[in-house]
Amino acid sequence: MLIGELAQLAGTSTRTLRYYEAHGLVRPQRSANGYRVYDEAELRVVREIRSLIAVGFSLDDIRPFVACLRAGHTSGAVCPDAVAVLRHKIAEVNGCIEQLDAVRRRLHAQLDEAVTSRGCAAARSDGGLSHH
Amino acid sequence: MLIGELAQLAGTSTRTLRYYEAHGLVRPQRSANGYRVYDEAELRVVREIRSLIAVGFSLDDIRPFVACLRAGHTSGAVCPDAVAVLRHKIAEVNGCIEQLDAVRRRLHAQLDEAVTSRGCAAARSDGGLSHH
DNA sequence: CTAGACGTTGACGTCGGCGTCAAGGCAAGG
DNA sequence: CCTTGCCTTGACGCCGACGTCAACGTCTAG
Repeated sequence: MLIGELAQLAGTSTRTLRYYEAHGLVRPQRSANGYRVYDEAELRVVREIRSLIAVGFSLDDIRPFVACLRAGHTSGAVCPDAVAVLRHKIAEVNGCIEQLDAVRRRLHAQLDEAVTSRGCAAARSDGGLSHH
Repeated sequence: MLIGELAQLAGTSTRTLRYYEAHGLVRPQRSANGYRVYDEAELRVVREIRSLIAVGFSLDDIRPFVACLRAGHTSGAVCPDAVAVLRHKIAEVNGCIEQLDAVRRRLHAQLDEAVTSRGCAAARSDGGLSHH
């Protein structure tokens, strides 16, 4: 299949597919006229990439998964390198969640304080709007 | 005080302070020779900006907080606009956490599957999951 | 023959929050 | 006077995953 068809099947754009190729993730054949030609395996590769991108992986993170598929495995996650990335990413996500949770608590604290002290933290003495 | 001193006191760079000014968040006076001159109030403003940046707010998000301080309030979070941003951001953070949690579960599932089927999903052998 | 629907490469634009020069002005000490 | 060290404005660089043109080649239907 040609690049337009693959883009449709994979739910992405031709630009994106060329971008992946430029970064060594997808490797189409070339027909006589110079057109990129993809097979089913490449479709699977692209779908793997897309689903990993969707969960926030970078292209570098994804590389081992593609290599794994390309090695003939039915899943991109069964090879050691990919598993390592998975573990690393899970830890990263956990750290992210912790940080966000801390942020959430801080924001809640600020909000509570703001609501509680409504009017108390008003400007310059006499409860008016006499600024400066 | 001049821009270098403020940068030190606020734990940031002069570049950053000029950037904030270019975006209307900080408003220094000018001395006769054209140097930026900041007072204590501006220091407080910059510190407010920095702490909100630290929790992931954009400069646009921060604008109402600065306005609130500038209106004479002791906290940047007591004004309606700022409170609205706070609520919105808390919701955003909650959404983020939910998404990350979903991602975490998906990654765990992938990892479990990868570990469980170790060797079973091996390469180019016809003896496996001909699924797909 | 021509239109138009595909394909090709190349290159610049996007978004935010700055970092990092470049080229010059102003103040003060040796 | 010269150096040092602060200040000024202006402008390009960066990161990632693409979007969007431009200018051109290729294939097919009418």
